[in-house]
Amino acid sequence: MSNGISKPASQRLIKLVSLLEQLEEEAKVSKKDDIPKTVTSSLIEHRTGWTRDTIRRDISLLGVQCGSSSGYNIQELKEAIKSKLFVSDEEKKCCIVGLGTLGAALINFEGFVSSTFVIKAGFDFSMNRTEVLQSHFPLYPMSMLEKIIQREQIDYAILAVPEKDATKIAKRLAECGIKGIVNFTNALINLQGQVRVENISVIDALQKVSAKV
Amino acid sequence: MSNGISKPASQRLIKLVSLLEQLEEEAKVSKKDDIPKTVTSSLIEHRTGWTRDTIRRDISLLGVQCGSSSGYNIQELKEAIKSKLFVSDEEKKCCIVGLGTLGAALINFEGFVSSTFVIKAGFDFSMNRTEVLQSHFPLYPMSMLEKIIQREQIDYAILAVPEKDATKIAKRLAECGIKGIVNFTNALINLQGQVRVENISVIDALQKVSAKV
DNA sequence: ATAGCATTGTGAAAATTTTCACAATTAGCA
DNA sequence: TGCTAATTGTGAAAATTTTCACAATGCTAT
Repeated sequence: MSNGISKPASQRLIKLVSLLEQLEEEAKVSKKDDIPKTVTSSLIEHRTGWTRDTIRRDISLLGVQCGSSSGYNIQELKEAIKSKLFVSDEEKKCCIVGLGTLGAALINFEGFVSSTFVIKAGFDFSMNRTEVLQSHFPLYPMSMLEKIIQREQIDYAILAVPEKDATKIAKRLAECGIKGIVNFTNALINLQGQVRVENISVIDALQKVSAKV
Repeated sequence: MSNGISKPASQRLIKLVSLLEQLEEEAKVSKKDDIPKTVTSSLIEHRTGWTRDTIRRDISLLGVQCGSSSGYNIQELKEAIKSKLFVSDEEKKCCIVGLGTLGAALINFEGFVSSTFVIKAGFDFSMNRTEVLQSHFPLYPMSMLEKIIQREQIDYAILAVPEKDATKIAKRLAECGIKGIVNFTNALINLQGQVRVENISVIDALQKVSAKV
């Protein structure tokens, strides 16, 4: 890793940002006064299951001192992780590809609003589908995929097409300059390094939690 | 790991089953004759990005010889992985907890049909929601969570409640005997080992594909 | 039948990641 | 101000995971 942070460490740190935000939120909700400014590695261990040692090591990889005898300053820690790992604080343009049950649900997904990711377009094979669905961003037929992505300078795609079409569409996305794909289908997608892919399949996750250990 | 398979290996093998099924499907679709019976570690490397060496090592951890000079027999390999890692081939009972946009979309999610996971119940805080949604399994108010899970002997839960409720509901699920949770919220859930949790958050995945490396 | 080729399976080495253990630092307090 | 307790930050050790390298095996074609 060119920033000196290993992949496992990097994934934990990314998740840690969510946890820090969650902690701030919880504090705000429960008692307005006494908002904690710091968080210790032990607390993080308790909330995540990662060991204190691993957490301290991960944070030290950031190369900035942001802790003291009362723990890590939440704001500083969050900023340190963001500036080292997050590409920017500005809006990052995304599109939803495939508007079946899952893709259509993501149109109104509440989780995006508090994030820096903004959906700029949706695509589906069926014209009917793109016309009937309600959305605050435009929906297009799949044939316009390349044109719109390039015109709107969309960087990331959420792939929710039927499993059988997944590989083909993923290739088209790679070819028109998409930088990252979040793959909701159960199809395994690999674009030999051109594009980053995160496979998040419900079935796969269910297999993992139910697998023998 | 008590079956001698490390966690990374185990996760790859689970995903490999999907790939094998995908390969069979592709073969069936493209040309009826000439369905390949075998798969080589090189082909798997090409489709997944994992190295041949890692794949061969993973498979050898299964402790059964299922390859030869023309590669691995797909059927045997699939069976070997399933019998070593999958808890059973029988139906595994699940429920959807939280029927907002995302939870509701999962009601009709096509991906379940070809899997061994069967949704037996859905839950939501809003009575209105449980009454208005169409579903081929019963929907209940959140107050009946414990009762139904125990009565129907449901083992796995898909958590899709609003982020702020996620931790609390996850604890309730743990207390009533759920074995595994697939967490769709961006909240980080940890139940110190009582229950297996897979966190699959869209935002998190977008952060990962967009993160600096 | 046999030569030749492709592929597996696996010890051993290398690389990576986690854990240990403790000095250094800092906050809180009498 | 100086003592105490808590916590970080990090070399070094341990554990885990991946890669290397090659003998063994079994298919295919002649």
